[in-house]
Amino acid sequence: MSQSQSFLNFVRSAAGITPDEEQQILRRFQTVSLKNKEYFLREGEVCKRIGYVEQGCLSYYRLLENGKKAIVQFAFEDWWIGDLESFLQRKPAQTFWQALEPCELVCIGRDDFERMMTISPVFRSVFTKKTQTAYIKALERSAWDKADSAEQKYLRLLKEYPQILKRVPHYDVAAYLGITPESLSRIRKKVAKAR
Amino acid sequence: MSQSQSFLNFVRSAAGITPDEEQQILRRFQTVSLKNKEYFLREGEVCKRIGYVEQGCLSYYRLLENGKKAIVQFAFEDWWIGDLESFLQRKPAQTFWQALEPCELVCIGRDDFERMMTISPVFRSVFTKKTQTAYIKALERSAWDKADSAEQKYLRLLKEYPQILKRVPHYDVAAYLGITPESLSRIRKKVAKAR
DNA sequence: CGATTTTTTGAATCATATCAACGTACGTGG
DNA sequence: CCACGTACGTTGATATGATTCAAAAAATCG
Repeated sequence: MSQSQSFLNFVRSAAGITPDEEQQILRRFQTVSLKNKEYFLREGEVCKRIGYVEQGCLSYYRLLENGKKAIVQFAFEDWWIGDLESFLQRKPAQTFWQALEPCELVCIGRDDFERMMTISPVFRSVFTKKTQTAYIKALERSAWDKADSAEQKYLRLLKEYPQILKRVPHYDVAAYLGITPESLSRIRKKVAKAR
Repeated sequence: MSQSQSFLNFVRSAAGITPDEEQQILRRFQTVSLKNKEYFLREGEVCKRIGYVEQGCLSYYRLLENGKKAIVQFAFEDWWIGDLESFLQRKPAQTFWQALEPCELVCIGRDDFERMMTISPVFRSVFTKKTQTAYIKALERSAWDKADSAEQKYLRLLKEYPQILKRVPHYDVAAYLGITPESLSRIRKKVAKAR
């Protein structure tokens, strides 16, 4: 468990957790390593586990009918990854989760997950709350995506997640912003000049 | 309860619900009527209840810093409305829920809601699942919004929710698609001609 | 019916995409 | 550790699509 320090902190920070629940949880999670560019999940596979990011960075994306890649979000240290639809409903994913750096994850499989949801109120409550928060954030971003210009989206990204631009290839940042890499390059030039 | 037939069906359709739980639930929901253009929730208010749409249609939107209105979603019969962030965290909403037709809702307040989440596993499970599904759908839409052209977004709307175009003012449809009413009008003209 | 709101149209402008080419950085094998 | 080849990022010229502003037409409401 030496490589899982931050996961340990995460678990211990859960409100009202008992030592027994803590052990139950820790015992059911296993570390998984990914090389750069390796996939945690591919379209067509059933998502068999969800994971906590100890170290590294990943992208969550779809390949759409028009041939374009749309990056829905990135995940960094202390984020959770996995495709809920596929994981909970046991159906093939329509999405990819790909490592953008070498990654260290701590993962739990579906059976253990369902067991914990049943026996541990703390686990259930933490997971439910994570989902609620993620949903709320998704709706907020969706409003911004509809009404902001490309430059406003870039500036927001720069302000809220400056690390993304440092750790993620710019063509992926562009696929996240919904613009072309060329446009991103021009926007960056313009913004850099403006200061 | 004569005006709540579809809500009754909704409750009765919950898997494994007991007659007692059913009564507990029904007794805690009250009908609320809204006139056309009336607000169920305004920015700055705390969302004190969530509601099931018996009849009517509403929009869920934000007013952004750049002055634009971004419609996040519409709700029709058999949908749930409310601002989760505000409702669960008791903080002022950053959003509006506005009736686009005269509406009949069935609503539950926060105290009753929390009580039901505590005492009824069926209620908790239905609510949790609704949130998960809504989250999954939100992520899917977010990918489309990033990669589709305005025309593709319009065609998708036409295919998946044709009722929206019939029941919602086109300037609101435009605010949902993230384009101007003028652009929507031109796209409609083009698409109509193409068939 | 008249007043207001909503939708459409037109012309000019602006933002972003596209395609092609060039420069730069990077990691990989020799 | 260097050189090469591939990836990535930038730039330019042009095309496309969407916005803006103004005004007219159409629909809706009292």
